Amino acid sequence: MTTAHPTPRRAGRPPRSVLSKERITAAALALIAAEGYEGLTMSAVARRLRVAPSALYNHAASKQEVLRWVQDHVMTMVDFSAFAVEPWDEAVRQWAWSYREVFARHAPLIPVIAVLPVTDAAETLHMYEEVARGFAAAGWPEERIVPSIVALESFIYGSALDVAAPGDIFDSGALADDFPVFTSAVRSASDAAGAERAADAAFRAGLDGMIAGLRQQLAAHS
Amino acid sequence: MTTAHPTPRRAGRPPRSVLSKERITAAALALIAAEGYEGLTMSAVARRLRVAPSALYNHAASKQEVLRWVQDHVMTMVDFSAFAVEPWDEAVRQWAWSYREVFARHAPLIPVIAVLPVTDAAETLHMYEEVARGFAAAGWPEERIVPSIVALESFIYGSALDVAAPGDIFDSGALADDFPVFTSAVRSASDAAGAERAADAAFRAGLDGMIAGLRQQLAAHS
DNA sequence: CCACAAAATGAATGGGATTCATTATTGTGG
DNA sequence: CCACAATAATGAATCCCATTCATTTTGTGG
Repeated sequence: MTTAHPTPRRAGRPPRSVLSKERITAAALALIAAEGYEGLTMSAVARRLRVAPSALYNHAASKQEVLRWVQDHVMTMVDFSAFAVEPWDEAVRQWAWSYREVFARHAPLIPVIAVLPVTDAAETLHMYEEVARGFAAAGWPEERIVPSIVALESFIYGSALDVAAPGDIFDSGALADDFPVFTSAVRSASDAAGAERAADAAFRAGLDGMIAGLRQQLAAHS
Repeated sequence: MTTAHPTPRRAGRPPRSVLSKERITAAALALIAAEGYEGLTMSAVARRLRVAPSALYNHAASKQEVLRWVQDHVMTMVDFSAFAVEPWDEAVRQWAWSYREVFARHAPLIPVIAVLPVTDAAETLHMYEEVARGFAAAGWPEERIVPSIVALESFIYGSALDVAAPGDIFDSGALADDFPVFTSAVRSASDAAGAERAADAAFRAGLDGMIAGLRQQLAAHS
């Protein structure tokens, strides 16, 4: 802890550069870890770097661009190592669980990613490369690889958003009597889930289903 | 077209109420249709209703609440009628395609929905009730209904976000040479897709897979 | 050595959502 | 029937945010 200098730097280019893509990304990630995405403002990032907010714009064109850097870094936290050693089903399963867990903690990135071209996102491409390689090794015809990955990813992103949902999201409240079948099914599911979180049960069911279904499509066409 | 009165109303409660949940929702939807979600600001909604922005807060606690109203209305556009007449597989398929299409046009709602308790969202509950009824009629054990619906919904939301993505989202650009397997798979998929949009191909593959996989799980447990 | 690019500061700018004091009207309990 | 609370507007103000701009300083390539 150094004593708080409000900003001990004159205007003008500093002798040694204070900012860089890497340092901005690191500061943004630290901020997210400490205060979540609500706390992620350009001012807050700048404060953390002991810099004026406007200085950031010499390196990033916009907050969106900072988010892209963050996104690409977050991708490195996804574990896709199983593709190198496990059979396809198991590798997909491990990758998907890891992917979902990472993005559940970074849910606000999801709408950003969806619209984000992958160009220049080296880490993201790295993951896709390994996953595609795993599919190819398992005998998938080349033209079916990308659609299958996209389908799995769509499910993963949707499920990551679901993790963030409150536990009582399906509480029909005062209207319960008007929707008896659904209300009863909600109760029944939460009773059956036991310790497992509802979101986890749904993810497992959907993932196992999709893996089985995709494999079946593969078998049908080969 | 009436001539533009800037705001021909004195302060104080008006003789007949100008605002209501319904009119605010309608104005918000009209605005979204005209200008998209970027244009959806409290000021813009107010302008459309010829009212001061602050007046909205006598009816809605926040913009979030307005979004919840919009969300519940948008749900009425999802077609779940097939559950009453078609066999389960086909009903799910029709419902899912409709659901995705509607929310592809309302993608910014998706992050909102995910965290949103369904309480007081009558239209949303109405849909769930019918869908749950369809599952029950097809012989699903009660405790597996909600997880299966959640899994399908997660996939649908993720896929709706994917629809909004630019066509060249997977263009690896200058880095292409470093990721040959993936780059080749992307090209191969886009060649094979023909007229069909990439997002549609992925959705079809994933949906058919998940339906088959869920049905298989059902058979295994019954 | 000098012109120009790069990288800081600090002071706007222009939106946003939301709050508050104020005012006018409505409906209601005594 | 009437005081009065609740309701529902206005308009001004607040606070936050992202982003821009003029300015200053420093590093660097020709």
